Amino acid sequence: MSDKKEMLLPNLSVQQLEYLLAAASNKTRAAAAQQLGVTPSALTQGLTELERRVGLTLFERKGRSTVLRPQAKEVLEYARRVVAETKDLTYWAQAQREGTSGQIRFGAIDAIAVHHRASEIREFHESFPNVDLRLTVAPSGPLLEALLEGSLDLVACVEPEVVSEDLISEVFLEEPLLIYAPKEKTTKANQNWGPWVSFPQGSHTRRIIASALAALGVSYEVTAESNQPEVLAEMVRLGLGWTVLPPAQANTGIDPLIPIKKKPLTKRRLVLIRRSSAPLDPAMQTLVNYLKKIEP
Amino acid sequence: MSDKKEMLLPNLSVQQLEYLLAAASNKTRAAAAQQLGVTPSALTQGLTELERRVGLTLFERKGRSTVLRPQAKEVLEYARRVVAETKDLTYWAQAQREGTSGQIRFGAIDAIAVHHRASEIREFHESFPNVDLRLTVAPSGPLLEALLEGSLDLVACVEPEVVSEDLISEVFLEEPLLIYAPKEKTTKANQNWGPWVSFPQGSHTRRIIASALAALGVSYEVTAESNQPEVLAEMVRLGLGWTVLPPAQANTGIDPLIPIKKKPLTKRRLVLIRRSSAPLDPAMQTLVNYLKKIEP
DNA sequence: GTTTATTATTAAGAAATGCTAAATATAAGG
DNA sequence: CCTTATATTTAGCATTTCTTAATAATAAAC
Repeated sequence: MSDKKEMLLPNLSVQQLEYLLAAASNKTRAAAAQQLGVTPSALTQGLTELERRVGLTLFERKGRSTVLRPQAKEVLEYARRVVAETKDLTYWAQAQREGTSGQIRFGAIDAIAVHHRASEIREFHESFPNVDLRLTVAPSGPLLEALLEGSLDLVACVEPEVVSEDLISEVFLEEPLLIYAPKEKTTKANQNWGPWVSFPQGSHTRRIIASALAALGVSYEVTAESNQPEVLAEMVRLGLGWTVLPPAQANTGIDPLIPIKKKPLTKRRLVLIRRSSAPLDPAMQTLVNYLKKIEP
Repeated sequence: MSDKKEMLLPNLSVQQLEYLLAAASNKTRAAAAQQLGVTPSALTQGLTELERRVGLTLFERKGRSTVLRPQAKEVLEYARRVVAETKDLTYWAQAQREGTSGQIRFGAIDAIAVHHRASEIREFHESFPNVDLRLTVAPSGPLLEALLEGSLDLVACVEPEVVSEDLISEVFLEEPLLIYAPKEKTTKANQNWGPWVSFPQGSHTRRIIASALAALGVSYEVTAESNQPEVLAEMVRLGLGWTVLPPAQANTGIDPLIPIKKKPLTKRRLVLIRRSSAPLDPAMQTLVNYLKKIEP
């Protein structure tokens, strides 16, 4: 019975501190034990062990009951503080579990954050003011990197060609991609399509567009690039080239673009992605339901 | 695996919180386990149990190590606070054990506090400034009552006739009691002693005096009473009667009394008394040594 | 006084908790 | 593919902590 390794800190437990508080606030130990729902024997043994670990005698007999020694005052105050903080922690953890509180680092591409799910995100934010929602808007590639690296918890982006084993992906929206041309060329024949302005190399959407055009045998020479769809639309208006965009992003501004055909060239699939190693956060699950427009 | 009685508070332990802090401040769990002096397996199991009790997942895998989830921040801060407070408590308890700190509620009769041990009490107080020494000066009877009742820890008084089983008594000083008479009667014969002024009924010293005089066949008619020896001495000076006092209390003032004989009438024994149920407080033991003039 | 009722502690066995050591994943680097 | 480093799981053992039952101590009642 001595210090085993390096008796740095005594291994007190919250339960022992509760025993102490109950013994301090009840006249008899029998009453305290009943309040705690244990036998008086358990209380005695627990308090004896607490005294041994603190290294001080805290009680002395007075008549047929035990009373706190004056020295115990400090220990009692310590116990009160720790128990109070533990209670706070418990409430907080409960809120976390129920999803009424928590933190979500959410990354989304602009089309989702600004157009398709803007109102759902706002609604979620208003319904759960205690959820600390942090929104990052960026292209799909960087979002996925941040997700893998651990600096994001949930990403809404264009479906990647391959998805890492660590990630769980789920399609929640499909979006048509239409062809837009400068005004004077709107009615021209297929063989004269282009040149093109589009998203930069590495963009998921550009990969999808390139693949669709290749399937039609159309060359895809890109002469100007931007990650901002508004910029691409403006380039088309200026006659710099053709582009392919979701209508939601081509129709913005005072001079919306008109597609050369109503039929989409192709479509892109938008997905929700999260790390499979991260357990299901209830708050995040609620946000996912909002984004999928499933409301309980 | 459900709430057994009334899952009020999770039974977290200081050790589990130390595990958490070690895991948070080391890159790998292997390193954290080594720092704690346990096997990585113990660390894993301990942290798993901690997560279960808090009810939240705190870690997630990142590559081949585990990292804290953002949610764990609050739990981590809780752990830091509790561990820090526990450290403080440990230091305080150590000081208590070593007697360099603590509280002593000390009761003494005036002769001891003012005359015989005044310098020792002052010296102790100066040597151990962190010991909270509370001095109560009162007659022996009330001091013993307060000791039994628990509002004093140590009493220095006149030896009582019978001492309760709950108390431990120890003689540490013997004090002669001399007879003092008004000046004109100093040389008179024994048969004309008195009348007397003395301590009130119930006083330990008065009981001793009465007993000694009775043994000599001298009547002991008390015509005036006071608990204050200075008052008794003054009464003698005023010719109100004879008295019996320890010389230390008769020699005070500008006009010290002269005993009728150098030989003491009797003597009173002064004792140190403490509750037997109260364990030996190191600080109190040190004070007792000072009072017994045993200095290590 | 003696008895009775209440409270606290101790003893003994059962359940739980927590550890080590060994075996089994999992990930990174040749 | 193999090796190394890390983390977890499993199994067995030791410790801790509980309950029940017996004992001790005390106050109150008779």
